[in-house]
Amino acid sequence: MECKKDFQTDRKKEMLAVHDAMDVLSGKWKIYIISSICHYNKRRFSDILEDVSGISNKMLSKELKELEVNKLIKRTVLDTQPVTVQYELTAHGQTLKTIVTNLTEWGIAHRKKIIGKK
Amino acid sequence: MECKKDFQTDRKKEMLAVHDAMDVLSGKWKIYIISSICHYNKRRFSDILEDVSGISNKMLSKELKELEVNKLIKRTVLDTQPVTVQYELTAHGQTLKTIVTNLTEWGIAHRKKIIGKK
DNA sequence: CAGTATCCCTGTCGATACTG
DNA sequence: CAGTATCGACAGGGATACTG
Repeated sequence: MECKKDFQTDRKKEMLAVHDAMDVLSGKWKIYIISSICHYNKRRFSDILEDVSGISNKMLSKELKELEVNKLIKRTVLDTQPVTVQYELTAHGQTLKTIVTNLTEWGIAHRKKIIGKK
Repeated sequence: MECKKDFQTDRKKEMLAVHDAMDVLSGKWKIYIISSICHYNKRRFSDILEDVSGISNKMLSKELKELEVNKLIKRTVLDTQPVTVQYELTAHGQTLKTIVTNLTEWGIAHRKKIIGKK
């Protein structure tokens, strides 16, 4: 990435785009929720609640809703008794995998750098 | 990225790493500050304050400090009257460019998907 | 200039209880 | 089961004033 040239145009667009991306991912539990659903392909509300240790039902509900609005996950109500709801990544949601991978790799390198080895 | 296999080991490490990365980047102004410094190579406090519209001196001071602790930027006090301070990206800070690029690209794609074209 | 200190308001989030 | 409703604590962050 070149950081110089066309400051006024390129940079402002870039800032907007980065902000959009961060908005989607920066919820306190978003990445953990995505990870849980991703791992199991399909996952139910109460199961995610257990996967993501520490999250409350209120937060899970809220963040799932946000992810759904952003078309990253698909919510399916199954006709069971009592009701069961399944969540899964959409095709668009799958594209997050790449950036999660990048974040992971950078995070590992960063940890080595800061905390020092291991 | 494969999301399945070695759930208990791989996934937990991954979550940790992603969390580390997000920690560094998720400050309200971090990316804007980095972008400003990156664009000019070296940049002074008051200049960044103007580049990043809306930020307060308190927040700028706080986030710069965090970036410095994480060894992403280098702070240099120049022996002028009155004092001048220059900030620049460290070699480690430069490695962020890749992930900022990824976030930017994903953000653009996401915006097209959600807001709909343009 | 480059910050610190203070005050205060707001949104966020946890705990808990309740509903279809 | 899969949420919603409500309350309250508390941290984030803005405005402003002050300091070396």
